[in-house]
Amino acid sequence: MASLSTAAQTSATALPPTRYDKRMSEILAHATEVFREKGYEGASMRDLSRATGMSLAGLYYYFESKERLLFLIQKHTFTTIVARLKKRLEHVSDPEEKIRAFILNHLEYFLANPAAMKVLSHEAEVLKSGFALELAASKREYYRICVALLGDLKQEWELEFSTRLAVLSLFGMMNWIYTWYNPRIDADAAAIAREMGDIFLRGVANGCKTSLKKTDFNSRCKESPNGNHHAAGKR
Amino acid sequence: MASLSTAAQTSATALPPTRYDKRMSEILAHATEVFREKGYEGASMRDLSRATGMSLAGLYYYFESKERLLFLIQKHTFTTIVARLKKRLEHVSDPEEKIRAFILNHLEYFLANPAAMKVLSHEAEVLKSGFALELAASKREYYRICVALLGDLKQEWELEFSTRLAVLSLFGMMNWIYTWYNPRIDADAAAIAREMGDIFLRGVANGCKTSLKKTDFNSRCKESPNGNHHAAGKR
DNA sequence: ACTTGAATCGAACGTTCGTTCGAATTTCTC
DNA sequence: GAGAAATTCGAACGAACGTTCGATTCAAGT
Repeated sequence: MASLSTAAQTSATALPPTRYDKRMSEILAHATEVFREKGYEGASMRDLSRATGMSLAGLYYYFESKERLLFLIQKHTFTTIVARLKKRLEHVSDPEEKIRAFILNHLEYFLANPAAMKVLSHEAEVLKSGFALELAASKREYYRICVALLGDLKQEWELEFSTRLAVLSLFGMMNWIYTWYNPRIDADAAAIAREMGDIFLRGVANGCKTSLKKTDFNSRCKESPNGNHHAAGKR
Repeated sequence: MASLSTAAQTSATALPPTRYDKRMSEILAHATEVFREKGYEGASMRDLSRATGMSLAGLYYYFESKERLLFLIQKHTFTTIVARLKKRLEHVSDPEEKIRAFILNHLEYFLANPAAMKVLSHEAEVLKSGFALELAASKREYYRICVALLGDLKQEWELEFSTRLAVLSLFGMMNWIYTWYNPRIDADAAAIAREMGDIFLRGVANGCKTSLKKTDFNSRCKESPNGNHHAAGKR
């Protein structure tokens, strides 16, 4: 039978990984890559068998179904990114920096694990009720954290906007990256996080109430012609 | 055989729609809905047969393959949204208003045709080389239009930022909407377009070079406490 | 009414799908 | 190195897949 420690074990119960655990992780990694390439429905168990070098029947020693395999991938990915985020936020107190940390955490993990994050983003609807419910909890927690961070910013900066729309717009900006990111063209996670952070934070900060009236904006900006827009946002 | 006018006929060759054309459109509409619900790979020809009320073999009188069916849906959707955009942009000259028109056009069509837009966004990678190439051209044209609009804004407002990242962030904000929009909770297309436009345009406008340094920003904003942030962006 | 081509259908094709099972093999324990 | 437990496998299951084909029904012109 399987060992007591599951593959998606939290760092709290850090038993030494058993042989079973290691093999499990290998299979999960290969499956993640296959799901990224062909999609969950488009990938067959025979594709996974080929990618892992394990027989078709052998896979079922680790997973009772293809659906549970997808669930484990998504659950593990979500758990990891939330855990990293919480650890990261401990060392930050400023609301703006917290949101920047959120964005950086998301994009760093996204670009370091593009396959897992694409599977998480793109196959978000395929799991059936049982699996879907458990995953929805993780998703909700992650969403709530971002809402709370933005709420703090709203209060500190005395802003007014729809938190829901702002958070979902931010997720859209970040998650859409799997459709276009090219490591040979695009900057690294830190740079993209900075630029997206600039766009989002400036966008959400409705400070100067005339800032979007074109004429006012233009005349105001003529007085202080813009320099390197990176200088201000540098951490 | 099929009539001369194809189902995805452009408005230029506006022949009266034949019986064949009308039936074709019906099938396309039903298929779009099924693809939205179950995904392209997850939907079977038997699902489409059930949804359209037509026999399995009957469908193949209109489409030579399931893949071509998806292609026709995506091609028609893209063609329509680009055509609407071009017509809309004719009546606008101001760069900011042009981008707002772009966003409004995209979101209006998105929320009026959520199934088609989800299929366009979510099944963007499944078509094979032949179909994929033709669709990539439409995609590229749409992307280029947005790049050009943003280029104009950059020039008029004397801004500096990565156009590629800004455009792709905007697409992310807009296209992600299919994962969360709920007509019972969320505002209509015009309101969301306004809010997203505010976020994006303010975000991209790096006018006041100190705008994101928290201390400076805060002190600057204390002088003119923010009012209704919608007032400025009203069309 | 009869002909003709367009439109639709039932039934089946061969293939691939996810999953199972008992046997074989490997690994671990003593 | 023998025995037990953990792991892997070949072979097959029934179901569902996309697609085809010959026959049938429908709509329109004469």
